[in-house]
Amino acid sequence: MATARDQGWLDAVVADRGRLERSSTAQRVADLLRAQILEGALAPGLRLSEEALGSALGVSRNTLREAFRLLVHERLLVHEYSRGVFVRVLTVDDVVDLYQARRLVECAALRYWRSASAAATDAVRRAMVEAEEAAAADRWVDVGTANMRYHQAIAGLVGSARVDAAVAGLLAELRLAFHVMGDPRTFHEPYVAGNRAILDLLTAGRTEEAVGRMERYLLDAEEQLVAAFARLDPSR
Amino acid sequence: MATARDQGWLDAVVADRGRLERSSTAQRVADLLRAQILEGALAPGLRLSEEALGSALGVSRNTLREAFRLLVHERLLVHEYSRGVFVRVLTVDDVVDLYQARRLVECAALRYWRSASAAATDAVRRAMVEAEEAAAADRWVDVGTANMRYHQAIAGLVGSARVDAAVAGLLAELRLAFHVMGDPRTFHEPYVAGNRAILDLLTAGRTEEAVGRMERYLLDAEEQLVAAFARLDPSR
DNA sequence: ATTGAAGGATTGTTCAACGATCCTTAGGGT
DNA sequence: ACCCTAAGGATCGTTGAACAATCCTTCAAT
Repeated sequence: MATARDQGWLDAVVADRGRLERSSTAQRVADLLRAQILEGALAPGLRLSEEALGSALGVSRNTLREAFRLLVHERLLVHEYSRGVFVRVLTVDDVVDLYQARRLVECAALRYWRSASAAATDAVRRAMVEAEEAAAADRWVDVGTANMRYHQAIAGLVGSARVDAAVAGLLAELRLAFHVMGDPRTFHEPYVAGNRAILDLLTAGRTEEAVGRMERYLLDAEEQLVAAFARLDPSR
Repeated sequence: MATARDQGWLDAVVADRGRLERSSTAQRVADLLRAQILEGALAPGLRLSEEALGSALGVSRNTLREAFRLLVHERLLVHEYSRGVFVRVLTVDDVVDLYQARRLVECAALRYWRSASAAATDAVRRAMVEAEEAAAADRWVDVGTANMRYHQAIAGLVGSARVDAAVAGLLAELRLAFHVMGDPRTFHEPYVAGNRAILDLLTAGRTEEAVGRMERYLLDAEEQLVAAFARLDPSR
């Protein structure tokens, strides 16, 4: 028979409800394309033909267009009326704008450190450790993803799902730009130490210093990317 | 013949290029529905039948579904698999999350006052004046929209298109909640003076005080909304 | 009151079609 | 050689229809 302890079973089931939600065909197609784009398999500027992709993936044009909408909204694709969709080509202006937004959000997020939950602060620490371990093992691609997770965790300090989603979008978009950097090591290595420096300042209660460090951190990264863009193609 | 003064005509034309871009049928349908939702003509929770709406608007189901997708991404509609789309019903948690995000962005944006362009700071002042004039004329709905523009202009200080877009989304979503407030005057009136107070502090160079004022401003508004929600329906 | 099954209504997905738009190419004029 | 124009092909935008899958309602049975 029912007892007070039994009350919890429902919550336990509901906790994983996210997995239950059916994913539509369009959603799966979008997931596939997103992965391809983010790992650079689809070169920026490439036009994605509806008919070609539709028949290649075995989905109808309508469904494919639905997947396109998802990715256009994530800014990974751009849609030009009557011309089709293209893999996004980031310009220098985009990089500047993205870092402007990142500085705003991430620097402000640091000020939430003290009021953040233990889970949120732990996530920051874990991502940092992960990056350090990957660096020690020369796995520089993993360093890059751990770095992403670090910054995502910083945003998580705020405790707002919408802020999390916005930052996830910014970081995803930036991955389009990371492809122009040749060696992942030279790009990611300098920031592993920065991650720890910021975290140390935070735990020491020197929040404003951490903010300053984060700002310089992001300014450096921006400059590095802008320089790479200028070297690659001065026109854009 | 051409003179130096004529050089500007091209820029003037290009400035309005936004209007030139053809809009798809789905885009126009989405614009129409968005306006209806934001002004409260479509009540939250209402289900939008594909067939009924499609024939009413004279567009096919496929096109209508594309319009739905746009609005789902803007969080004005929610989509439930095999059940259809519904006008978003905000919960108290949504309101809390939205204000958490607003505090992060808008408070941080104030610190960009000194480095902002003249156009950006002017926009803030103009929106404030507009709200004051509307209040003086007892046009409280206009006060509300001017208030929106004020906060949008605050975000504009950052000078990032992505930040602008994010804040526009937050404010649009919030308008879903504003409808639960009965009298627009009691909700908007207190903030007209707050707008000026913040601007005065900014122009006086007392940035951190302005940030504190903005934070209290937003906390007050959140509390007011949360109270209204609790009064309306304690369950959500 | 809860469960189960039948039926109708709505959505999910695909397909085919046609007009509209874009890009390319060829041709004519200067 | 260069520019403008026109024709053609390719692709997109939108529609309508069709069928399967899913949901909601109703009603009977336990």
